[in-house]
Amino acid sequence: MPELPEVEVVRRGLAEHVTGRQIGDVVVAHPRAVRRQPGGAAEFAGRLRGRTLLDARRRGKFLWLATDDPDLVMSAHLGMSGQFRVAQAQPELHARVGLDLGGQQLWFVDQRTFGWVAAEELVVDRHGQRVPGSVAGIALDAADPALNATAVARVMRSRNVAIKRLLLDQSIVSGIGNIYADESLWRARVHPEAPAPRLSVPRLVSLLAAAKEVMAESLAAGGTSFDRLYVNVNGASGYFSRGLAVYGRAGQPCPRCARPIRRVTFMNRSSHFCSNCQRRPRAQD
DNA sequence: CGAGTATCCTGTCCGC
DNA sequence: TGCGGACAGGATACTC
Repeated sequence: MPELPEVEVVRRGLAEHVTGRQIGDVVVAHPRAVRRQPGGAAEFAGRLRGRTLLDARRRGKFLWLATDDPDLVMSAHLGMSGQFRVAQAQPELHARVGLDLGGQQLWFVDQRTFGWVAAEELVVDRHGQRVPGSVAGIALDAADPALNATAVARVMRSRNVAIKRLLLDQSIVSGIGNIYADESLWRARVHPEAPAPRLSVPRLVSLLAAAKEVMAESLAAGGTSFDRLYVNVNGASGYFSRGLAVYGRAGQPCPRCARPIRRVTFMNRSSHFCSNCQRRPRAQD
């Protein structure tokens, strides 16, 4: 359940269900799930066995669980289809990694295997925050109160690319994926292919505010899920798909002006927008 | 260097 | 019903 609100739903579920639990046996059922772990499955299991899980943290789409070793965390990225499930036994399909937590088990389940888990050290990043090594290059997320939207807007204006590409660039601002990029652009009335330097700083700041807003609304609804692939640690789905204005609504009326929503291929994926509300800036400066 | 593309997987859906 | 192709919410390793 890839984007910020969905990952936050998972983080909350983990915080509720695994905090204070001690790790017993560790099973790596599919080695690809630990491909980012130096030393592979043996190292992953060896580092975590016996440790107690503490806080669940998140930045953008990256998750990590603190442990009673202050330098060691279990980090994870859900990729396109990763889930954490609290269960009494190994899930039948796509179970990749399991932790025995005494009386219950925590499973990383991932149909498409783009997700991963790792046991890694904390490092101090450029914001002075302690984060897993794999997260050090990831920008603060769009919902973080510490995010300086004006500074992000200036970085965006310095790049001569389509604005949607920058919204999806996790090193500029993190947590936004294809769904919320389209939704934010629609709210802020910005064309997805508008070159960033053609947009003013205030316009970009309002775009970032729109992203924060739409993701907060989604989180309040439990996130967006279209099917069983995207569920929280209990297997429950979120309801924000009803709140989407453009994503997945090609041909349906724009909620603002009733003209049909367009879908185009951009960056090898789909973009949904209203060509009436979201005008492409003129080529002339 | 920045910008754009190809690729890693599995599953579903749609048209023929 | 079977088959091929497009597509899916992501990140990164490439090339130019």
